[in-house]
Amino acid sequence: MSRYDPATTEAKWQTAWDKEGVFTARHDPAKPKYYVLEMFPYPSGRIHMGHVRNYTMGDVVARQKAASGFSVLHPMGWDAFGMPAENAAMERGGHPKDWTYGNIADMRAQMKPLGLSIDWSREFATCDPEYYGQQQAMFIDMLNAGLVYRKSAMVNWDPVDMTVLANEQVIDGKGWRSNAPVERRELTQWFFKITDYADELLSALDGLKDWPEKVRLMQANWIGKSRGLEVPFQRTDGAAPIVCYTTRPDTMRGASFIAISPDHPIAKALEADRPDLAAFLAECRRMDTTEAAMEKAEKLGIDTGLAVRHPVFKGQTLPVWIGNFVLMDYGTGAVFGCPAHDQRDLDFARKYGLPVIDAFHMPGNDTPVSNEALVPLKSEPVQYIDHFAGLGLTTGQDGIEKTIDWFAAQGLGTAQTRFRLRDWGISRQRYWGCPIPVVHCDACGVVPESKANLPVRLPDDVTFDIPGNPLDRHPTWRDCTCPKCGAAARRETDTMDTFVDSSWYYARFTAPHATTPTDLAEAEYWMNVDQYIGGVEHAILHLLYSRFFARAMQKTGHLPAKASEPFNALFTQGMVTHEIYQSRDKAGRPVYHLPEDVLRFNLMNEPVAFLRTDHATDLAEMTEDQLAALRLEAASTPIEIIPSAKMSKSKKNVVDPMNIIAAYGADTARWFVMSDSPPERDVEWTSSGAEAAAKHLARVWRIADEISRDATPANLGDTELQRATARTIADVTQGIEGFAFNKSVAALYALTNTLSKSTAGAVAKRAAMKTMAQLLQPMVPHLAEEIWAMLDGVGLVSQAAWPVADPALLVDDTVTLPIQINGKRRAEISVPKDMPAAQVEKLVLADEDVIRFLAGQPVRKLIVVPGRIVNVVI
RNA sequence: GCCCGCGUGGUGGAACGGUAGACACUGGGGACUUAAAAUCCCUUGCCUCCGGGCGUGCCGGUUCGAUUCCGGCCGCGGGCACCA
Repeated sequence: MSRYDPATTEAKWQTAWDKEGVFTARHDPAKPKYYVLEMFPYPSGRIHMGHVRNYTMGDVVARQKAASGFSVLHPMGWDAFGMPAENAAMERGGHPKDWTYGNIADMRAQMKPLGLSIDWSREFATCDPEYYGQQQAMFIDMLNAGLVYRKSAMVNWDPVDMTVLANEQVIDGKGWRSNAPVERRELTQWFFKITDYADELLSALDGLKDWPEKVRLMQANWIGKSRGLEVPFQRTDGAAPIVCYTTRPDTMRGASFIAISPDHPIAKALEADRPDLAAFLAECRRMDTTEAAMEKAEKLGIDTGLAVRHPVFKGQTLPVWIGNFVLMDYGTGAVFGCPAHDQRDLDFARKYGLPVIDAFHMPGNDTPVSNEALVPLKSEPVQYIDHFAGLGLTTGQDGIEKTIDWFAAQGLGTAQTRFRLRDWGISRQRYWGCPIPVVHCDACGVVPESKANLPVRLPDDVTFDIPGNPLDRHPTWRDCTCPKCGAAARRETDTMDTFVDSSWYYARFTAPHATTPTDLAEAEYWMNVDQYIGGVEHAILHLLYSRFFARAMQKTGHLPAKASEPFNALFTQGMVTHEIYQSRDKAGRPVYHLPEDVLRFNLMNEPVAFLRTDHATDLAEMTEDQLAALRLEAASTPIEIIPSAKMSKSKKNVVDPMNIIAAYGADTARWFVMSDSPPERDVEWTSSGAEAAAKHLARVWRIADEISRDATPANLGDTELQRATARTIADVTQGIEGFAFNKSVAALYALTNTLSKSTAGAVAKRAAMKTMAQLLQPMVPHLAEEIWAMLDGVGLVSQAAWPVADPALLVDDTVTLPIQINGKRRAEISVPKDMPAAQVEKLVLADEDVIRFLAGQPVRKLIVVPGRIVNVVI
């Protein structure tokens, strides 16, 4: 064999690994453990380059840790419930179950050729009854522990599809499928009490040192802790006071009205007697709640006719309005308006003729507020008017603190800490999800299903030809007996949000076949996940839910004390992007072209592209004139190249990993996605880069092949090669441990170049190449095994111990010192590593280049940084 | 609006405050070939009067020395947002 053949080689080594059970995770108390996890995929049916990058990163870490003496757990599973399966059933017929398990089989078959060091014996899908049954058991435990409750909540209701929609599924106020205007409807839903842990989920972020700062910040903002004041406003009619929440009590002097939410009980109470008000509330309910719509939506209000007394200035009354901008589920659903210091309140006041009262001025400028609200930074000092709440000249921050204390001391209000975080609503009116294991009994009310009856299985005989939840209209599935009294009862037909499924799968992997949700002994050994890797798009929801779930599982006895934070270290990787090839049709609309339909190359460093069908594809055969003509054509009717775009079917810029594996092998795909770009950043897939990666791997193989037949005795350059190898061990190790795989790759390129030029003897070269095989193993394991075997390595390189650099080889005896004159590099000298500074100075001043540059000028200062640099200041 | 992050050759990117551009892609030139493929070698920041000069978004500061630290701009990207 004179050429490296990935197809046969890769299959050969995968079989060898399987036979040896190399990647089976072993609970070995004598060894330290390491748990590597990549966010598990949704079984769409096809793997994409993003998967390849994600899993290769995890694989590099897993393989390097295994070689370094850890007992490694590196599992894989499927986040298998969710709407796409139902949509497929609706569009194409068939059953969501068949679609899903078919996709899983397809994707597994696509993943296996990648040669990932995964323990496939632990694989599961969240739609397996063995999995969701355990999830139901935990749900019941959490219900009993007070972590789950039912309440009525406003939801997005699609009247045509007859289902609740998530906010993301409401587009321009319409259902994404039905295109029907979405209604706001009040429904009774199941909730997880994540807010019980709001404070802890926030404060524990500080301990997550190995999480990206960005993600911790995003979570902190999402939880959104704020300190403020709750103030009751007494009603003039003597009814119960309206309680407002504010984070700016220092502006209370400027309060000129109260605004309550359309969903506020007071608003609802008035509805019956006030047709105009009822109409207004109906309008509010119809309102679109999407972000964009709210931005545009006008701030509307209606006067209730009620009035309250100002808590401090008792003689002063404030009108009570209903405002469409007041949210019922944040604070108390009622706010006071301070038009002088809030732009929205000012607009509202101007619109409805409400007074504008200043609470403070900027020091030295007491012009009253007119068209623009005065909203200085909280750190800026302001002059409070009339010593309201005892305030004078101070910052807003200080003013807020003092006012809270003042109100509390006067008994006019209570200090309150509020969170933006809401409880997690998990009810979904869908079929393809985990059934909520409760029954509704006329006598006993809502009763959890008996654990003996778990799993509550999804029925198979369902149809999707009618909108709505098939479980709801199933003739028999709903019928059951009450676990408490034995009477006939109805099963809950809502299923759980699929985010529940992915909130504990990491724990299930530690004991995937246990008959309880977890096995505490296994969890004690394997938890927590040491390295979690996935996309930054999950920075908030999935990761926050998982952090909550770990705590809830602890409370219900399903996880040991050590596992309150499930993921010790988190890495968020960037996307794999690809150019888009775009032209325009006669109407000027963009038309996209598949990479394989486009001939793309660089002419004098300028990228150009045209449709392959238009021309002969062989550039090399073209004359200069033809090339020039081509260039002209590209300039006049160009296919525009849009770089670094997210791969998407509609833009036709998706590169299928299967095509790459077929053409070059898995190692090439793995090598490419680890090269060049830092893992946290996006990497652009280029065909030239992929080809180059394949060429490089073939080159390494060729060099190894030559070395295997080399017989040169000990020779010049042996030591140098050893030094280079030691350097590479250090660099590659550092790269992997620091999640800078691109630097590890660069170091391996450098060693290849050194080795190919080396004049060293066969023994030294063989040793260097074997070390290289070990260092290549995490990234390109098949090639590494092949080289290892070629050079008579013992056993499998995947099971060989990670090489350690000899420290003596890492330090050079002589160093090249650059000499700067006034900070600019002018010369260099070569000196023994530990030459005393005084001696270096003498050499520097005697250097002919230095003398020439000094031109006789006196040296004012001479800085010698031993082993690094010399700077001469004149 | 609020909160983050990032700006380095034609491109992706390297660089404990110490030789800016490692490594790679692209491009240019050459060798070997009847020819091609494959492979190998040289070259590739800009300007240059070939001495050197200029260069890490822009302006300033700290330092013997700044891509790196500080301040202010400009540009790009991300997250959150009727949150009271």
